[in-house]
Amino acid sequence: MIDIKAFRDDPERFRAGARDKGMTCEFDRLIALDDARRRILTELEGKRAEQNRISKEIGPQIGKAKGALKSAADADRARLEAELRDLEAKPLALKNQVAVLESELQRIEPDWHAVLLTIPQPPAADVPKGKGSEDNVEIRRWNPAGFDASKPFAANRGFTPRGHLDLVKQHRMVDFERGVKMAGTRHYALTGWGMRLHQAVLRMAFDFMTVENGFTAVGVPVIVKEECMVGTGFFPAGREQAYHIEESKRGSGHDLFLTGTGEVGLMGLHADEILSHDDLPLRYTTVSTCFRREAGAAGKDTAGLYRIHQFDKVEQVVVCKADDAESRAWHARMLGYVESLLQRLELPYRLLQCCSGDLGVKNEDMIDVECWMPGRGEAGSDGVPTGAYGETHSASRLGDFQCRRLNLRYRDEQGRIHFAYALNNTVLASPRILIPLLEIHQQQDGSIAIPAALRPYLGGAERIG
RNA sequence: GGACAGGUGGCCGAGUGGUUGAAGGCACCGGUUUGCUAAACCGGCAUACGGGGUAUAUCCCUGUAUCGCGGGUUCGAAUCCCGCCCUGUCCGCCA
Repeated sequence: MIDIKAFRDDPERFRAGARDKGMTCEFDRLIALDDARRRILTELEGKRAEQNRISKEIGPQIGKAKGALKSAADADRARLEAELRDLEAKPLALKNQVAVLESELQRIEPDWHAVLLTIPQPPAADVPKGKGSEDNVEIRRWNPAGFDASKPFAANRGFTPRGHLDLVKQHRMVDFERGVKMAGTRHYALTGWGMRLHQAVLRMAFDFMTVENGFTAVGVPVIVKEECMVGTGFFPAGREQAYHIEESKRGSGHDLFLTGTGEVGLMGLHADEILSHDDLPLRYTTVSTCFRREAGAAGKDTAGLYRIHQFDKVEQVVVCKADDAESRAWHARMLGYVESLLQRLELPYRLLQCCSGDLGVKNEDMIDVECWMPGRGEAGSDGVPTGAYGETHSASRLGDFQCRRLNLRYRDEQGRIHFAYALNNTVLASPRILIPLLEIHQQQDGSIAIPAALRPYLGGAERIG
């Protein structure tokens, strides 16, 4: 959520931000609602102040008058009743005025808040402007020894690569048919080496973050209340992407939603809290199952493990002080973790600076990591895919946007309260990461070489098949 | 799922219609005293939003709201009524 005061001071900054992100917002409506809200609030509070003052002054008199009335002789009743009416006239009139203003406010405030939630965080000043992913800017590439992703796979390894669908079938690692039978399209079952590899890479990533990098291991709910989805910034914009559990329809409790990332649980942990400055930075990592409806992705990546409704992900989240330099430093470190992990898995990758048009509502800066997937991309003249980079990680800087929504604050050394800055980044998502892992490490005979760093998590096995 | 009990500030806890944004205690911060520490004493100590001011300072003044959440009664609600949520205990069921 943006700061409404910052918006009042400089609405153009937010208009430009939304333009750069390619989003249209009801800015004029927000201004009108905000003006109306403040006008009513000022008036209402004035009336209430008067109400409070009068109530203190004549409240006790009313009490006394009522008492007198009770024990009064019939002869005095009419006079006492009139006195009481006089006393009550003013507060009664005020009460009615307050009620009118309150109902006006109640009409406006939900809209005001709803529109406010839709205003995106403006991109950071140094984020390149662009329309969409085609305008993202490559930052750097990395290749494992003996492999150059700029050349075809065959030129590197001396044989034609097979896609992960093929490899997975040969080694009976994934059962798509039965997955679909049970849960429908974009579902799957991991079997044998598939499940072992899946667990191995997740565990390796999790250990890497906790043991080597000092992140706090956390387990979080993956079914959460709506306010958790709104707080983390996934709602209202991403409502269609989340599975919705309509508990309220059963007449009990409230609706729940399946989270699409562990970020929701990790960030939700400290919602509505005021932390101490020495609690920061929070460095949390979790491994959680992620659920995505993939609404609007019909026809995209329908085959294989790339785009699926359920997967597991090791996620990293940092909550730091409201300091741009510190946030940027963490962003770099969090990307560094991913790079060393991918290097240990010996997977070619590249980093992309996402342009303004590719940013979501909540981030001011985002860097994607893409792994080279030999089986991806257009088929060449020989019918073999040329290979392509595919997104496996996404590292976001959120500024205070997310913590403002979550109401997650901290007290600084001087005792002043600020909304914290938040960052998040994938550590490793599987089974998507198995695509490059299998495709890059496939051997001519169809076996899969296991990178040395992963072997301890697979009972020391060096290859599959 | 059923039956009771309960939800007050960072924590404990008082408070059943008005002067209680909320006693008291603990914790915390500042000060005095003091070889040091401790103790004692004095003072401070919620958050949000609105309005105003100025040396425009994340500084001052002022108002409003908030005692789980929402609604109601009342001139006036932490206090009374209704609904919901949550917690505890017991019973039932169960990975």
